Amino acid sequence: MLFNPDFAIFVQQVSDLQVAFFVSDVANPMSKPIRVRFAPSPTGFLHVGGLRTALYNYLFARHHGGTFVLRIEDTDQTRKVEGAVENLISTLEWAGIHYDEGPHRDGGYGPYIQSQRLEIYHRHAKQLIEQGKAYYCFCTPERLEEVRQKQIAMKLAPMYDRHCRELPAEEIKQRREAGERSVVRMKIPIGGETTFDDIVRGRVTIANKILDDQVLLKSDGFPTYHLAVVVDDHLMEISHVIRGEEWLSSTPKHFLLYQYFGWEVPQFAHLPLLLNPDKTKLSKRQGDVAVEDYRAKGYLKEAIVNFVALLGWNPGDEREIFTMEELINEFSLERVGKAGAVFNVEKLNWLNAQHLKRKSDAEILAMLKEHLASSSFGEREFGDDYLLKVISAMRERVIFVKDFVEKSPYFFVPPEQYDPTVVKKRWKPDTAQQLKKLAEEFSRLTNPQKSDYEAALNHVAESLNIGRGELIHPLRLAVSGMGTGPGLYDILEIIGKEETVRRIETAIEKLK
RNA sequence: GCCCCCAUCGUCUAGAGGCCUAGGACACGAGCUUUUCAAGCUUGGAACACGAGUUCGAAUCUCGUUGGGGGCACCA
Repeated sequence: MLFNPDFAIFVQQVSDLQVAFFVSDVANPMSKPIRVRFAPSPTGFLHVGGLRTALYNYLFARHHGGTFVLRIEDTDQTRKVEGAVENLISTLEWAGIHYDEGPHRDGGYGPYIQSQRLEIYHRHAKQLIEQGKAYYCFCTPERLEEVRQKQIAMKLAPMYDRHCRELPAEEIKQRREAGERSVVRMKIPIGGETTFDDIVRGRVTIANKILDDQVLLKSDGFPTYHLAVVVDDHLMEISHVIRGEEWLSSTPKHFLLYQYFGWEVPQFAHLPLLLNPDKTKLSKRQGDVAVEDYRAKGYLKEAIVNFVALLGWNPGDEREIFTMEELINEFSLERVGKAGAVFNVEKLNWLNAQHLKRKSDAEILAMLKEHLASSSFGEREFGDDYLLKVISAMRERVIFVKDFVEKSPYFFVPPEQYDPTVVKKRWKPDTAQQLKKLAEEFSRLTNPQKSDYEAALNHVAESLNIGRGELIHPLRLAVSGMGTGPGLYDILEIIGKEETVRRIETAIEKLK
């Protein structure tokens, strides 16, 4: 039998499935493999905006089982910063954003550093010139500046006047052979408009007449961003270009270049900007922007990643706390918003506390020891058991690991001073006498636990015929120097009987 | 100046015509708990920029206005 109805139904279902996939999923796995890239220029440290862009690329790649490429865009010689590449890489790795291909990790599409690809750009620029889609321009910076000033004076958009666009071939040849400096500019169509689709913005259209004849190759032989990005994204088979919104305006030029080369255009997704509190593009001067700064302040990578992920994206339900794995599972470009997002540190702090809270005592112990080692307590040895007790007493009260020391220094060193407002409120004329009694009572205890301290204190309060608060508050002050903190008896048990008694005596001495 | 993009509580956001007297989170206020402080729980205040239109019905669609942002380099 030639016709098998079961088979026919199967085919029908598969093709329906494919169609459904195609219209509903921007990352159609039935077509090209997913390849995305993060392409920073090594001009300094990784910016939190850059981290967000890298993260979204990474999440998208991992979610779809694609490849995440790191490419270094160092085509501006004047802005090169020594060590920036290594710094960028180590910061990304720290954040848990691991690239599959890039410097030191060849995936067959290298080199991944643009300054090592000059020959490629030259070849492509030449191709465009030969096809009449680009041209040599000999205009000096001085002349360009002059033109620009005139245009600004006439309230026109500053734009290249296309002075060299139609130079005779013979003249071009002569001037080049004479060694005159030149750049290569792309020929923008005179009329018409350019339209492209963006996954987050929808359809964007721009009139060609407002597009500048962009420089593609600079006179120093380096390409501009526009040439390099198009050539590399194509050669590296990038399927989705996910980058910041600041690139939206130049995307038509990139789109045109793809057409000039006859290449398939990748999908674009322009991410909303990260903003300062005053809604301008996130920048230095209005707080920290380097990921390193936040790291140095003690933020957990989990918190930073979680926070930055939520700036412009959300899962559509009410969950807020995410691990990297959960983000990978949930992320989709369709749920990326269009409006810029203010970088608000308060929520980051809350997230940090949440992620810290979710860590095990052992994990916190490791971080605390590391912090202690680099602090002024470095040389002092605190046993793991001791630190574990401090952790359990303080873990609900800290935002950062460093808070274990900064919010409760009395676990590591006796109080050097006593909070004056607490002294004023709690230290009464009779207090010294009463605490002295209490210290004597404590001294008689053997190997006391919390409950023993409590019983002893109750006993003294009773015999003195005073409220427990008359002892509790001054005792807290004597032992910690402050009026807030974990349960008093927890503190006593942790620092121990000898230390407790010693601190009471010191306080009586100092506060009389 | 020109072009592009955007617009829900102070901030991050849900919302894809009726489920919205607009939900959640951070922050802020109150209460519970705790003879401290946190955490936690309960709870309060707080927003659809404006104006037209489409529709029986608009936060949601259209147009305009206003506001904000980004871009307009031999920088990325």
